[in-house]
Amino acid sequence: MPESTAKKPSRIQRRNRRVILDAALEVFSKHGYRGATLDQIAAEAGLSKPNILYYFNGKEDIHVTLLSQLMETWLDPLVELDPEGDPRREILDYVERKLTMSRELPRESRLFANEILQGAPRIEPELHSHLKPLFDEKCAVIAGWVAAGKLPALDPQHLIFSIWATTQHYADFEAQAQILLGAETDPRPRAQAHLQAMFGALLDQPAPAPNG
Amino acid sequence: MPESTAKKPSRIQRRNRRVILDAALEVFSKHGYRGATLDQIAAEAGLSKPNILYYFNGKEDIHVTLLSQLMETWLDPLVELDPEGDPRREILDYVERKLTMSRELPRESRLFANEILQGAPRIEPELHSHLKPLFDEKCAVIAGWVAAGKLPALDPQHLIFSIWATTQHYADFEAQAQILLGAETDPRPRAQAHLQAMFGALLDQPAPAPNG
DNA sequence: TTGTTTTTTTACCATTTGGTAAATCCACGA
DNA sequence: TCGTGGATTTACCAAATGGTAAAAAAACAA
Repeated sequence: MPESTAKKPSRIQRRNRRVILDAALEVFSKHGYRGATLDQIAAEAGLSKPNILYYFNGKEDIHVTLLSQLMETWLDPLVELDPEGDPRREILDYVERKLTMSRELPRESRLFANEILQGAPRIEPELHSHLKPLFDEKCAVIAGWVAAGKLPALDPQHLIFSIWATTQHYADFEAQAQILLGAETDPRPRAQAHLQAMFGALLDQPAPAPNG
Repeated sequence: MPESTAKKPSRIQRRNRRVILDAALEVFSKHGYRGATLDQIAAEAGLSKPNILYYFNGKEDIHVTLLSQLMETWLDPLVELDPEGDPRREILDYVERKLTMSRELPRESRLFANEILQGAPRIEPELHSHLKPLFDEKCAVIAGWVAAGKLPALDPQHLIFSIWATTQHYADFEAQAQILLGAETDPRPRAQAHLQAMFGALLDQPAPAPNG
């Protein structure tokens, strides 16, 4: 069996672990951790349940592996926020990247939302070790821009929260949006325009006495 | 047994149904529908499991009852948005009411979020019959303000989505916010300032050629 | 008090579900 | 071709869970 101390995973191992994780993403994001069953994941993956458990130590192992692997992708748009770039451009581009991500990775968004909603019992360590440092770093960058008079006075922490909330909303609350807007077309093009206008307006406010 | 055709629920019935629904809110909002068990709800309510099932037809009945009863409270802040009031004041007050609600009713917020995340399987009818008409009505009100030149050009639907997303975020993603900001103090006072600034800036943009 | 109705408990049950043991299958290198 | 170790299946199991039947207990009306 593929031990934790294994050297080289075989081709079959790599393929099946990928297949299982993809199936698990589908099922976990749709039903949540408790709502998902190993049988569902097995069916989705086209493997038997004991075969799933040959590749992972259990349901929780699959879930944690998924969340951990996801973390990097998830933080990527924020990592790209460049302290050297134009503040307004950097933030508005970040909004756009996050919105794009909510369109292209809605399952991932819902998986995270589910986990956080439950109090982040399984991903909390990752949040402390990965998310928090990055968050603090980028908040400092934005605070620096404000201090330098390149942005109006604003709250970096809550600005980022607002960006997360508004962009992820279109993935996490998709069911509601479909009822309210109709299911035919993707609301994100108009969302993009709205969010650019909204955050643009916030960033355009008259700056309060630059520095001195 | 308390039939659906019952005339007058006794004092005991009213009390116990209330106790059960409150316990269910606690448990469902914490663990989601599938993650919650009747035993947990019974323990939280201080009743036995069969006794719970004496007052409700089953787990799903409790859940649906909770969501239905909640809907009214949930929509209240939007109902109060007054077409006759000052547009800017009305919208900013709505933001404040929603943020207050996320502080005072976080369990309700998470219960809803959970349900929507799963695709709204049990509350969908209510969304069509209650939420959608109200949403359309208030969107029309805001669109009217825009058409009358009382507000700059903006997208009413996505404006409301942004308000929902940013305010409910503080209840739904509380676990994340506590890790990033510290768990000691309520982030909502600063959130309030930020959101008022953000939506205020959006509503203050130069209006595009009022009407003619 | 007594008879009746409502409420609660005790003792179950069937199904689901995460997980395991062991046998079997199969890919692949010698 | 054959042997060996990795991969898969078959046949299970114990615990959890939603739910029920029926007896016991409480409440209440006469």
